[in-house]
Amino acid sequence: MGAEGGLRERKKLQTRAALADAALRLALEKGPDHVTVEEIAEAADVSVRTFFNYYSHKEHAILGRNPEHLERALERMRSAPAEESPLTTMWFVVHDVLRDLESEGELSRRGELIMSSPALLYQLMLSSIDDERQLTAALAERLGEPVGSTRPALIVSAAGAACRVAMELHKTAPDRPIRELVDEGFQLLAQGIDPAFGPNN
Amino acid sequence: MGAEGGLRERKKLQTRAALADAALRLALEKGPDHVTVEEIAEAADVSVRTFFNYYSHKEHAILGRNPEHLERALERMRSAPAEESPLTTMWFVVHDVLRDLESEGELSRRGELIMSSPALLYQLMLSSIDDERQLTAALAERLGEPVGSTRPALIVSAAGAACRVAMELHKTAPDRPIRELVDEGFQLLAQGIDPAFGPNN
DNA sequence: GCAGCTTCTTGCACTCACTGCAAACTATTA
DNA sequence: TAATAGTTTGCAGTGAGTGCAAGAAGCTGC
Repeated sequence: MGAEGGLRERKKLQTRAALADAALRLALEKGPDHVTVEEIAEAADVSVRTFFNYYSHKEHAILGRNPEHLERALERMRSAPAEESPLTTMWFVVHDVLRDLESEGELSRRGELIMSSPALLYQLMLSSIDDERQLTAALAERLGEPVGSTRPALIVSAAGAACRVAMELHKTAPDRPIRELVDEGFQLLAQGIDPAFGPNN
Repeated sequence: MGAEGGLRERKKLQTRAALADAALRLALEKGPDHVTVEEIAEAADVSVRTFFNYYSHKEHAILGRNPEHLERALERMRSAPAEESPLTTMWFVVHDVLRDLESEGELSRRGELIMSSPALLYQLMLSSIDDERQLTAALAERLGEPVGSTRPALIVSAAGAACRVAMELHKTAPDRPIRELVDEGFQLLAQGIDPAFGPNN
């Protein structure tokens, strides 16, 4: 892991990580709604005010969101081979993130935690929505479609839905790995969720 | 409109409506982030504490969420003819809600407001998630599928995604009516969002 | 019409999230 | 080592949201 820059940079990264760690640990221990920012800050040995210099919301710290993920996703999207179908690109993007989270060994626990707490889910959605907008824009450009067209937006958004469904189902059936559930969802989306659809038959 | 029950009942409905109205009006006027509960309560001529007796979150009042919608949706889902395909049922459910919102004459303004405010969008999603769970359960039962299966959950969730995409697109292109955008999304979901999908080709 | 019950409203005190500001502190750079 | 630029912190303040207990108001039986 590249420890670039001077002491200052390193300290910032350290503090950020310490806050995220403490936040996740405490949230797992006491339930996300019963952790206060004060506790998190104390556990990370900084002041409350400093906490807010790093994370604007309590939930951000617990989610420990890595901005790098979005960056990589956008990059992957832009550099995808021309013949790769859009949902396939999304699939790679999603699995890339999953790989990262898994290697941190917290995919499952964190996923469960997220799905169990409205506030967390909500914050995750917040960032998802922002991400979705950017991913949609990137995908639309890649497909050469106008900004207002439905398909790219729907592909991104439906892929997000598939991920959320996968997490939710994994929570109730932990024996089915998330990847498998995600793949199933993507497969369904790809081929059509309901070929018999026809409200005006 | 049936004014059931005694004075008490009516007053409660009145207060609830007054709060929702004031909340929406003020949110449209000053932007949702610059309205305080105090103002809303004052405009509705009740105390702040009373506000919270009706809505547990400020955003709920602005969304003015009608619990009746979910009820009707579940009812529609349960009583759907056996041969109606699942996404078609969702379509009717969605259009039923749209009709209601339209008749209140606020679909567009409220939709725009919601899409423009993270806090509102999150609250909407939160309630959506709750709704989605119930709708998913109902749909799974109707399809005779086990609770943990992917398809019903994905159908409900993807339909929600289509609605959100429709609102988002409508915001940037107000000339395209929401219904039309919703239909386009449903059509795509039904037939398959990406027939060429195949990460393991 | 009133006593007694239930339900709704309100004020109050409190916790907690979050923000702006200015002072103190610390790495960096010349 | 002195100037500078970035970081941390305390403090004061706003606003959301909750629990509690007292009072107001609708309801019910007489």
